[in-house]
Amino acid sequence: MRRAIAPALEGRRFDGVEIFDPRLTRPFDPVEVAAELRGERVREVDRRGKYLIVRFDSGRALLIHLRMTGSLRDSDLADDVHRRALLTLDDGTSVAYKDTRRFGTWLLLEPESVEPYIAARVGEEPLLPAFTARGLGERLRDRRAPLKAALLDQRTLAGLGNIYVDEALWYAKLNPLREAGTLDGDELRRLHRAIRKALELGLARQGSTLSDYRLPDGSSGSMQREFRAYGRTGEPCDRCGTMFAKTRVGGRSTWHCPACQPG
DNA sequence: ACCTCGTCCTGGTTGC
DNA sequence: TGCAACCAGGACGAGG
Repeated sequence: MRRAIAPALEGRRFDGVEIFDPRLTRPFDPVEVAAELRGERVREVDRRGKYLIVRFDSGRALLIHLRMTGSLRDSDLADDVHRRALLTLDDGTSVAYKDTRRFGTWLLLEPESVEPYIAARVGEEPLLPAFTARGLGERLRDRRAPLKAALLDQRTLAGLGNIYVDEALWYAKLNPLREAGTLDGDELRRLHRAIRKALELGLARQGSTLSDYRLPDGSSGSMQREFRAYGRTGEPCDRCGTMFAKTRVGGRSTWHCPACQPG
């Protein structure tokens, strides 16, 4: 999403900002936030974990979290009942924000608040060179929660959600219920590789479109065609042919191969 | 401090 | 066919 929407936003000034859903900026008044955003010029569109960071020349930043069904579009999306906000840019183009379930959030932060806000919520970026198996082990050390729950915690690592955790655990041959703090060196190295593999493949396929996710031009991602574990109820494991088990871990639907990913 | 669970929403699917 | 129950990519706050 960041890669796809950045060209439409970078260098552009927000001439018009309309926020149609007051939930979007809660607890702040959408009219006031819109007024503050007007006139800001985008320096760059950045990302940390699942937060899009629209950085302005002023040093302020708009943090956009898409949650389950949010998407930024490179058109005005006129007549779409789920359009929650509309930006009009200084080159005459529009960027619309659509979000069926209205879980997504827009938060405008002053320059000094941006990094502290992110740092309190989002851990290390797993695709950066600094991410190591050893560092992963340190983040998981002493944690007694199920491995899957620890990986879904965004402070452990940035960006893993329900799909990519199940995918990564399948690649790593690790059970989602494994106590997070008990992995040995070999298991940590497998998990480290697996997390990168799952995320890199998801990026290459431009995400997973289960129903709502769309790229800015309205097209779908294709990662859902290459799921190895997520959602594969009643299907055999690609490695060993064993039927997948569906369980609930950390309150989320979870799929794993009982043979390849033993407890 | 850590962990689990309910909640915030809308709409599609499933089961009776 | 009709309708209620259940389910969905996430994160946060309350409570244990």
